[in-house]
Amino acid sequence: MTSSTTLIDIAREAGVSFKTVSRVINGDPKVKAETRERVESVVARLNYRPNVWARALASSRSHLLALIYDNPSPGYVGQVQVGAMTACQRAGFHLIVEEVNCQSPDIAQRIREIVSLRLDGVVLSPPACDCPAVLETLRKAKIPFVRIAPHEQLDLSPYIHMDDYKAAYEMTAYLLGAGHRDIAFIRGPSSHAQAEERYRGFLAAMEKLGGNLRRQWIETGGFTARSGMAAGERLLSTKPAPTAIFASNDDMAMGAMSAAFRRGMVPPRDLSIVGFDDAPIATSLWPQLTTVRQPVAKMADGATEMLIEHLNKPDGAKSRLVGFDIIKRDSVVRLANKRLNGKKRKS
Amino acid sequence: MTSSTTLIDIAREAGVSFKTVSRVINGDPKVKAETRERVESVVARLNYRPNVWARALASSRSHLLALIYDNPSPGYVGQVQVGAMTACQRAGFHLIVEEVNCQSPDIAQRIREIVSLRLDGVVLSPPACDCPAVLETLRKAKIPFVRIAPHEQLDLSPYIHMDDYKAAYEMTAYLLGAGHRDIAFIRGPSSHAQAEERYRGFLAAMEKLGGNLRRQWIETGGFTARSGMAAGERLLSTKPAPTAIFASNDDMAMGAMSAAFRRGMVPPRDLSIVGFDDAPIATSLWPQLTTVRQPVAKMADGATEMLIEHLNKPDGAKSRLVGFDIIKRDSVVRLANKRLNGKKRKS
DNA sequence: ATGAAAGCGCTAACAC
DNA sequence: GTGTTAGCGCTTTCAT
Repeated sequence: MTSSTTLIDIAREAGVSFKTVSRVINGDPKVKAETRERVESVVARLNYRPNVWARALASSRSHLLALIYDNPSPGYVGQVQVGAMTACQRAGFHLIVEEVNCQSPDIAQRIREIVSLRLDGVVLSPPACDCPAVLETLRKAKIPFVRIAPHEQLDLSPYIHMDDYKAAYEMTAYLLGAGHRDIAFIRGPSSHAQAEERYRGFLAAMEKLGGNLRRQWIETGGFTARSGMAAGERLLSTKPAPTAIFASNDDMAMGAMSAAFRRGMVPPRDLSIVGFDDAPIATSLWPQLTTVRQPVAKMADGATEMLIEHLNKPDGAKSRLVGFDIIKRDSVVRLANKRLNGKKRKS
Repeated sequence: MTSSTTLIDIAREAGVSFKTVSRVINGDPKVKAETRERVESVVARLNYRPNVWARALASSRSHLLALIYDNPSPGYVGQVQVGAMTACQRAGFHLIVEEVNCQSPDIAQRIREIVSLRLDGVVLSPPACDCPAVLETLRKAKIPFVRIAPHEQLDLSPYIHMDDYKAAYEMTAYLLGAGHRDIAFIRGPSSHAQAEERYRGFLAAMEKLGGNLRRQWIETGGFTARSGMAAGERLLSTKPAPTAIFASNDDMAMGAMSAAFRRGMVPPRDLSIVGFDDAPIATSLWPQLTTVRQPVAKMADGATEMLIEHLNKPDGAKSRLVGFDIIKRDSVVRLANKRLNGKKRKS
């Protein structure tokens, strides 16, 4: 019964034309308050819900958004999706998810297929948000879209991003504040723009706030635990060895921690370690990892919100910066404690 | 231009009535091959795509499915969603994701809202798939749905599940095959039906295949790394200590591994450890964890496929069992090696 | 095998 | 303020 109450049923029941009902449903202000109330009560009583498809067909506004992603780490996609969905829910939209493969030669075709759904807009998460074919196809189709943490062609669409530089700077400052001076850094792949930002932030803080920068304390990894372990091994065999390691993602931090364990060192007592991302692994480790929380869900939420705003007035904000958090857990000690525990170190 | 080619455009171009075009699009066999080809070539040339909304409105088949989840661990949701989406893609469907809160008093209302989208069907992932209010509302709305790994009211809908019992049995057999006899087990929360199955499978294998079952080698945790570490501590302080630990999920296995490290033991040399789930952490650990892969994505894919089949002929299979994999990594040694390495152990 | 007519349930002009 | 008249692009009868 509730399944197909229509505008017309409501109209009949309320004794008005079905157009008036339509007005009420859409919050048109030009309806007498009295009429509106009568209609609304009938709507409630009959548990009426507009037919989404009819509405979309007639108005070409579907209240449907797509989230397009590529090559997902399921953990990441999950967060993005939860964020995007939350924003949709707030605004009465719904979210369709579509996976694409940006490497595929058919990518443009695939995007066109999605566009043919005639959704109101598209949210692009990395790395799809930097795929030229995707961007071009979307632009041609004139469908509004926003991007999460894009690196390129920033003027193509509204986007949301986080200040990796500042986050790394602050994390480094935190380490320095805890008394560390000899801080090593494990860089990520240089192709990863955000990884570079993190490295720059680290360097800036070390220079400005008085850390000991040494060439042999800078290593590079591939964002994997394995590469982090290898980098850690190398760092821990330098003399003097650093008292802290800042890895530019959590997986590498995990690897560095393993390297420490293998040498019989016990973090954080013998070595402080921090990461970046607040990946699930950060809390699965022992000791739990101090890290930077990338507010992935919040970014997706914000991006989606921007998209929805953009739908209403296309000349809104073009970009948004989200905050981050330094999540302080157990993998860092104040250096003072360390001295007390009496184990190597010059002072 | 490509954005609004309609049936009528195609019809004009191909010199047939627009109804014939409709037939071609929908694969109606009663069209002369020659006509069909002509139409198809025009469709391809004009890059025509049916308007989803119009189709849905006219036929009440939207080719849209919803994935409903509650209280998601983003990693899990991500996998479920990827699986469901893959199945949709294969069948020309699209997937809408909706998060709900089964604890909320408004849950029925929320489900009704989703139902009002008039989707073709719904995929329910745990724990939403066991929420009575959700099931009841869906049933009343007469919308087809399938469930992933449900525990209750199994006759309410088609569902897909995995044999946790058998998986645990086989993992235990694997450990026994590697020469272990003294195998400890860390149980999960007893409220978790699948965790219980795993325990039963372990017990059965130990009894049947000749393991040494001891009361003090059975511990219980809460599926967290922390609880796994605590359980590990207790297990490793029994005398004699077990030579292997089977944790009923990966996080607890991780915890047990930490406990071993803390006691100066080096897995796998001094202790073999296996988990269950193949969570991301399994490969981030060192040594990498031997574990059971829950084919989450595959289950979601299978469930979605069942749903789509069910849409066509509602009297299909009512349940499906998916396989699992024992993922052999580095956290287990054959006990022979262990003896050689010469470190404690009786016999 | 193909076509004509009548909606699906709604919104978008316009009138009143 | 409210009602009327057309469609949106398709699927469904039912003819031919």
